[in-house]
Amino acid sequence: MYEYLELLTYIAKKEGLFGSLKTSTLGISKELSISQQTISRKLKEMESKELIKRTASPNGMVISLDNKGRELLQKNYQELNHVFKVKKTSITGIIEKGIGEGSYYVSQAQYQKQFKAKLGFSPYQGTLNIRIDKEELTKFLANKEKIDINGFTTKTRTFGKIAAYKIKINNTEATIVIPERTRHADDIIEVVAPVNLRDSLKLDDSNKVKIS
Amino acid sequence: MYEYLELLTYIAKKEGLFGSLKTSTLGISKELSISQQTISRKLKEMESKELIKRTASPNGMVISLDNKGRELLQKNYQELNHVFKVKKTSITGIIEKGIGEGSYYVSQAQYQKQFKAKLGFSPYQGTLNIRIDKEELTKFLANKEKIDINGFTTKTRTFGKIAAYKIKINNTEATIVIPERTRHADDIIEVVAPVNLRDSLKLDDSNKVKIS
DNA sequence: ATTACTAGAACACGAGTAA
DNA sequence: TTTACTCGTGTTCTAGTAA
Repeated sequence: MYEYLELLTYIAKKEGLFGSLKTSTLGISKELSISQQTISRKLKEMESKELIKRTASPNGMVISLDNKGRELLQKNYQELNHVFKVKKTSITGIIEKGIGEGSYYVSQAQYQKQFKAKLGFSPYQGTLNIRIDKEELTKFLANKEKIDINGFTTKTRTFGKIAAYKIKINNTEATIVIPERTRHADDIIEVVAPVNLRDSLKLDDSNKVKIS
Repeated sequence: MYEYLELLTYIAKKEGLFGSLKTSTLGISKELSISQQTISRKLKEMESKELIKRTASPNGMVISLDNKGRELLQKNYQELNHVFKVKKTSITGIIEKGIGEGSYYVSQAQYQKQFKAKLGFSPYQGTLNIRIDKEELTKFLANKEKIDINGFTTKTRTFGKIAAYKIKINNTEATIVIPERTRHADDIIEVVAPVNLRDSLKLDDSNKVKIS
């Protein structure tokens, strides 16, 4: 049944567990980069296996999840829940000397524009570097909403996608930014905020902070 | 990449996101009902795509997730999180007249034995029927741990698997039991508890209860 | 025991196209 | 426009085995 998870997840993402999705095989095929013919065949199979309900006609399709489809998604979710769920909702990190690269990124107008739109603030032009335990961070972030900051190209170079997560540092609103490519080799994350966190939280190198 | 999710989830379930799994292709193949040859080939592919790290030798294999594998699992988890996550952690239901069938099931010794072992109590021999909103229930249960009560066969008939979820009814410990096959056509769930809930909670038909 | 190669069979994919 | 058929091609499967 695992071969139907992609399409099931697609439908659930669009319309939830109980909604109806008015769509077409061509539309889905474009979004998932799978041929229209394959989408058509798979949906037919999924209907016969009672994973979805659907009505197909020459002017489109209406799809909704059926019981078995919901159960399959739920089973998958519960398995992953077991893997990712952490009891504690905060982790501890240690302030590190910044290498200054982060400020350069953050100062790019195209990033700034998106920060304003998607995070609701224009970040102070400098990042706070925090050393964390990678395993703790992975589990911590898995339960948070990922906000995509798109990449762009200037005359001189290309800036990649950034994943952003809204958090709190010692109870002050901030955002973890993780470049998609140039990932820190070591266990260091960069944090941006509307203000200079070093000043407003009176932080110095090797101070401990709580990320929640 | 979706074609690798089953194996990735299998590894993560066994050893978590950062553990190492000492295993063999034959062992995995039996658990997943896929041939040993296919497991071997897929793990090789997953290694070359940096989804997993592994060392293979004539006396077995050690597998752990690699960065890209963890990211793929996390992406999938966050998509499902978005679908299943509910803000409220309780739902409301209405007491219904029981049809008595539940008591017959619950009284079976083989079920009783498992209830005692897996839930920690022997249920009062009668079930409380509660009418709920199916959509709310699905989302509510998705975040709960599912406990499997196995089916069995007696001389006269077969009893199917039951899914059990520990909950509270008006703050009293109880358990929702959902037979795998004979699912209620309508929006009614059956609840068991160590005590007679109708008595101890002073419940009558069409009373409202809080399930949390 | 293992892993993983070869080879043939089964299956899935998508281009073309009918309805 | 739709959905979904046919059909050629490529991919993926597993039985048999080598190492």
